[in-house]
Order: sequence, then C-alpha cells, then structure tokens
Amino acid sequence: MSRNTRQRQSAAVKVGRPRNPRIQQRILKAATDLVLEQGFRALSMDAIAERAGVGRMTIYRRWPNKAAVVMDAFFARMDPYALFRGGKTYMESIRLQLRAVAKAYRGKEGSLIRILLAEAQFDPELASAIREKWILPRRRVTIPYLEQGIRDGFLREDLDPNVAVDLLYGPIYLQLLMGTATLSDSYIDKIFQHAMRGFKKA
Amino acid sequence: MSRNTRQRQSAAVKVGRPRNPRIQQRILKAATDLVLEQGFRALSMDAIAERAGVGRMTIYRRWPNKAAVVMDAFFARMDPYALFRGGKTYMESIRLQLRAVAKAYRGKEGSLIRILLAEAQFDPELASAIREKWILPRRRVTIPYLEQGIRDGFLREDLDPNVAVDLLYGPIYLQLLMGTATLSDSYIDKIFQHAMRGFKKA
Amino acid sequence: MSRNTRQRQSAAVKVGRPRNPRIQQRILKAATDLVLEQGFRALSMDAIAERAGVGRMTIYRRWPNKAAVVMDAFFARMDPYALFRGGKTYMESIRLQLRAVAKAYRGKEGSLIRILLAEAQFDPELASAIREKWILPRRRVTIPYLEQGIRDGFLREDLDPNVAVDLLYGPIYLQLLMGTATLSDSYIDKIFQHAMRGFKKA
Amino acid sequence: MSRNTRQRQSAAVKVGRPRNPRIQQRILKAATDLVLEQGFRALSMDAIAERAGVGRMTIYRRWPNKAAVVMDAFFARMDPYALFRGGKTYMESIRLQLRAVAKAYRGKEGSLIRILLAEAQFDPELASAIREKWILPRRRVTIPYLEQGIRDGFLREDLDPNVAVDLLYGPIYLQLLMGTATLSDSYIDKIFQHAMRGFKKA
DNA sequence: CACTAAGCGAGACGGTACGTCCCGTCTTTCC
DNA sequence: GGAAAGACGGGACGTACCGTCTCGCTTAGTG
Repeated sequence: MSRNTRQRQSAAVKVGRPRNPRIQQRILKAATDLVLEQGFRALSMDAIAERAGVGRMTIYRRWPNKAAVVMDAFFARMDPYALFRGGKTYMESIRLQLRAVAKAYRGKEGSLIRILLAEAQFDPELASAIREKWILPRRRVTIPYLEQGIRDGFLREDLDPNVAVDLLYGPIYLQLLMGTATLSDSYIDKIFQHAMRGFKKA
Repeated sequence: MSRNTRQRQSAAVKVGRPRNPRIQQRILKAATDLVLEQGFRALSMDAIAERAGVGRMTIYRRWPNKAAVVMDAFFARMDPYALFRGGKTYMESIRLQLRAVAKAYRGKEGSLIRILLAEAQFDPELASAIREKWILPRRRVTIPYLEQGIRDGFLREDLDPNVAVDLLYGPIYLQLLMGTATLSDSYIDKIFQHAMRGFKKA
Repeated sequence: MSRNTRQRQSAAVKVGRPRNPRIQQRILKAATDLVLEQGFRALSMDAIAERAGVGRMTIYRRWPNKAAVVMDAFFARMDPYALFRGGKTYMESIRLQLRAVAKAYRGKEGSLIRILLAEAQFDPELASAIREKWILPRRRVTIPYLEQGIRDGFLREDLDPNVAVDLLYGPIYLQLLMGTATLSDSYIDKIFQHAMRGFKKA
Repeated sequence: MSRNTRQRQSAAVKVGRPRNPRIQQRILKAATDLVLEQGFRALSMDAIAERAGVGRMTIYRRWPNKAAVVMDAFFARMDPYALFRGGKTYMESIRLQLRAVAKAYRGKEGSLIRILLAEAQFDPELASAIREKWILPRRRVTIPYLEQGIRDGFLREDLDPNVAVDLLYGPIYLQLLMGTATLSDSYIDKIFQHAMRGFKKA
C-alpha cells in the first residue's frame, strides 16, 4: 500500500457491478461544492443530483444516504493526508501529523468532517465508519510512537498513551466543532508544547 | 444551587406574554423523553406536541425550532451543574468542574448535548448560543484559576490559559462525540493528571 | 309590526343577557367591510375581531360561526327592502318586488347573500335559516298575488303558483351566482314580461 | 357519447409529464365518495389522499386545490350527459336537455355541482371555469334552437333567447341550491310548460 | 359610594388542514 | 442495460384559523 494508496476502495460506496467512475466523481464534487457554498442544510439528494446532472437513482445505486456521499467526498480529499509520517523523531512525527490534520481541517475538509461528525451523532453506522476509517487509524499510528517514547525514557513511565492521544487530538476537534479558536499551526504547536511540558512548574 | 443563576432566563425560549410554565415543562419533558427513547431523528415537532398533549403552535410560540427546544431541555437539566465551584484549591476546583461536566455527560445530559453540538454544525445561531451560554461560561471560570496559578508560581509562566482549557476540555468532547472511551471520573482524573505533569519525563 | 319592523330581533344572534348594541354593529360593519373589500376568503373570525377592535370571544358570544355573522349583516342591510309592497295591481307588486330584490343584489347585499347561499350548501342549519327567513317570506307574499290573479281570471287556471315563483326568481339567483348577466331593472322587466307572455307565439 | 367530446382534455387537471391515469381515477373516486358520504366540509386533501392511498403531493401535482379536484370529478361523471340532443323538434330537444340536467342533479352529480357552485362564489377562477366549461356550453346549444324557433314563427318575435334560457335554467339552480322542490321530471315539464305558455291567460 | 359581577380586549391553548419540501423507491424513456 | 428524468407514497415542516379558555381591566348596576 503506497503512501497515496491508489486503487483504494471507496470508503462507503456500495460494491457490485463496476460503475462509471466519472459519474462518481461528478457526484462527489457536486456534494462537496454544495456543502461549501450553501452549507449542509442545502445538501439534499435532489440538489446533489441536479448539480451533478445525474438522476437520483444513480446516487442511491452507489451510496445508501447522503452522509455516505459526504463521507466519500471527505475521503477522496483526505486520502493524501492519511497517515502522514515524516518527522525526524517520533514526537516530531506526532506534531507534524497534528499539523497535517489541522491544515486539512482549516480547509474544505474541515467543513466535510464537521458534517460527518454531526451526522454521526444520529447515525451509529456512520459513527463507527468514521471511527474505524478515520479516527482510529491515526491513533494506531500515534500510540506506538508514544510507547516507544516511554521505552526510550523520553516520556514518563506512567503515561497512558490513549489518554495522551486524547489530550493531543481533543483540542483540535473542540476547535473544529466550537470554533473558539483557529486551527493554525501555531495553535497546534502550543497544544503540543503544553501537553509535553505540562501545566505545572517543573 | 449555583451562586448566580437565580432569576435565570430560559436559554432559548421566546419572551412576550406570560405563558403557562406547566406547559413549558411538559414540552421539555416530552422532548427529552423522545430524544432519549428514540433518538433525535425521531424527534419531530409533531411527536413532541403529541407526547406533550399540546398543539404544535404552542411549541412554535416558544421556540423557533426543535433544536432550541432540546437546548432548553438541556439547560433545564444542567442548571444545577452550572459553574460548580468548591475545591479547596484552584486546581482542585478545575478538576471537580471537569468531573461535574463528565458526570452530567455520562447521563441523559450527554445525549442532549451531543445532539445540540451536532445540530449546531448546521445551525450557526444554535452554535453561538451553545458557545455563549454553555461553553464560554465554563472557560470564563476556569481561566482566572489558571492565571492565579501562574501568579502563584504553581503553574508555568508561559502557560497559555486558553490552550490549557482546550487541553482539559477537548478530550471530554472528543469522547462524547466519538465514544472512544467512557467519561468516568478516573478518566477525567487521568486527563487532568496528564495535563498537569506533561508527557515528558521531568 | 310596521313595514320596516323596528326593534326587530336579530336573525341569528344568540339571546341571553342584553349586550352592548354598539359592539354588535361594529362587528357587523367589520364583517361587511371585509367581505366587500377582500372577499369571503379573507373573512376570518380573527380578521373581523381585529377590524372591529373586539375580542374573538365577544363575537362567539353572539353568533355561533361566521356565517351567522354574515347572515345578520345581510339582514341588517336588507331589512328596509323586506317584503316591499306597493304596486297598483297584484302583478305590478310582484314586478316591483323583483326589482327591489334585484336592486339590493346589485349592491353590497348581493355580495353578502352570495356568500350566504354558498355557505348554506355546506351548512344545513344556515340553509334552513335562509330559506325560512329570507326566501320563503317572499314566496308567501307572492303566491297569494298569483292565486288572486288566477281567481280574477287574469292568469291561467292551470298556473302552478310555486312553479311560477320559481320562474320569476330562478333567473335572479342564476345571475347572482353565475354572473352571466347584470341584475338591471330592464333585465328584471324582461324576465317578468317573458314569464307573463310565454315563449310561444300566441 | 356526445358528438364532439372525444379527446376531451380533463377540465382542470394540470398538464406536464404523462401521469398515471389509474391514480387520477382513484383520486377522483376518493374525492367523490368522500363528498357524498361526509359532505364537502369533511373533504380535506389529507382525507382524499388517504382514501385514495396516495401522497398529498400526487394530488397537488395534478390540481391546484380541492375545488379543482371536485370539478374534475364532476366532469368525469357528467361527460355522458354533456350537450345531449335528441328531441324530434327543437323545443323537444330543449326539454329533454333540461330533463337530462335535472336527472343528473338529482343524483350524485347534484351534490358535486352544488359544492362547485358554492365554492365558485369564493374562487373566481373556479367560477369562470364552471361558467365556461359547463354553463355556457349548454346555453350555446339552446340559444340557436330558440332562434330557430323564432325564425320558424313558433316562438314570439320579441323573445330574448338569453332571457328565455335564464327562465328555463334558473329554476333548476334555484331548486338545486335552495332545495325548495325536487328536480323531478314532472317539475321540469311544468317549468317548461309554464315558460312556453306564459302566466297570462291567452 | 364603594362593591361586585359582567362584559370586554387580548391572546394562549389544543387541534385540523393547508401547501411545500425532501426522502428513498419505482417506472418510463432514451441512448 | 445503465442512466436521466421524474412520478410516487410517505412524513415533517411551519402557517393560518378554528372555537374554547383564561387572564386583567373597565364599567355598570346594586346594596
């Protein structure tokens, strides 16, 4: 599986007969554009179909509902960012991964994931899909870094990696959903720094 | 009963002529029950009205949409928890406040606030209402504690109180929305402890 | 009972305690004005009440529904025309009565009676009220004239007075409801003349 | 089957895409049944839709309001009666036409046209539709007969055909709306006879 | 003359129907 | 045989009135 995972199976799209991928793309683009231009409230299946110049059935043949469409639209965009690695050190990799996520969320992907997270509160299947396909993969990459850090004696022995990940990612999602701050790189760096050093004076 | 919430105006309810408060309560109870029993998707104005034994107009006279109803239902329940203080020290107060929020979110209030946060992604007015009336008040209490901690020499001088609050509350909302962990007291304590000490070995 | 029946009991108004007659008039005027200005579709109880500067209950205290209000508004205006007599001969009296009715129907009373006849199709009580209080009184005056005409040898022996009345009044109501002609005096005279002479060449 | 009603377009139904005619019939039948069973007041779009086993939108796609539905239901039933001809003489044809109308009005069609005439008092469009599509066609057939009768020297030279038609049809509508008599064949014959001979003794 | 009973405005209330919008399925027609 | 177009059953929306009710305020009539 290369870094950019070509031939990736779509996240939510129904399987079956091979379907015209051009149409798929038109639909995803239409959905994305509509969300960005008019917000999720204006995102009806009718609207997507009309914008994509497509029959409604053509959408339903591929996705079970509009959340699934948005989810695929999100993954189509997020793929390149997925599981980014590259820092010189473990902790640097974590920081860069945080930055990568934040950068994406600052852009169009932020609008999409916000919708997905919102919809997921009403749709357990969607919730589990997001968790399995988006949230957990990032954790699964991060946690071993932290464990390695502990083994290396760089991080505290009593660090709970799961809790640590929550501390790092929690603020990002808080900002994403509540908009109390911007997900700038410097904000991410502050989160990272504060988490590393702790609040208490040494 | 918190120190400063007497005579509190309902969060979202429209004002105007005096209205029968019993009916208000019946509506909020009906809405809460329906949400908890059947989820937000089953929560229609019709359903609330029928369950409450009330005409639909009676609801619309008070709230502009069903999210506002749920918001008031949430505030009616959360009032006692609001802005809890009581720790012996500043930091203890923060920890207890976190616990109080987590405790509420473990119960029915969690279902309500999840829905509200989700709806808020589609409804800027609701988003700002939640931010102003629920999220920010907690921050406004917490930040002075942190500032005092800095002045007292207990917390690092370069601590950014806003970032610190995000680190403390972010994980709670992450768990609330993603359900990757339970908001147990011990989880809260871990969050608090990790944030205080930092990840790095001293 | 004089010709113009002062102290007339209102047609449909509920009895009971004496009520302020000024208010009654304001309501009837408001109802009439609204019908004439905006048509019956705009005639809601709310609209009448608002226009009359009156509470809705004040109307319901007096009339059971808005048709009854319109009916009283009609009678208040039609009273002077009621059972007009005055021709030198019997047949002349009939003709003048037809003219009087037509004249009223050309004016505001036409709008009111049209509404009443229409509502009466859905409301048997109203139908019978109109029949008893408006239609039949006119017939009861006309038929003896016709019978006298037969006895006098002026009208055919085999004339059926009921059928004859229908022939005279039928066209008026047809025009009122279908608007295929205007209820001018000359139209009435033609009706009368045609009915008297018959279609067939002598 | 009348001479010139083939390919007749439905009276009020909206055009556009071809629609399922079975559904159309189900709707009209449901509407007719409901009117006859429970009266027009019980005739709501909801009730029609439910009775017909049809979504409300399906009705609105075809008719702008319930009066239009009833109008089409009326026309669907009245088509066979339309513009009946068949008497040996002109006057006989007129009489038979009157009888045909009266016969229809004695039955279910009477209930429908009563409702339509009533509604038409509140709905100018409906009024003009009834006038153009139902009332006037009958007049347009009758008047030439009368004119021919005049030319043939059978009817008076000073007969006004329009007035004459009013004399013949007026009583039918008077009875229909006021119910002061039954529209029996013998009543129709009396109307016809009285109109032909006139009231005055020869 | 004050008191009290009612009439009154205002409008909240439970309820029904409206006409619209969208969902997810189905059917028709074209390519 | 897939796709566009859109009709279809269904259900929620938010509005408009209905007819009833409950509030205070005004206003007569009565003791």
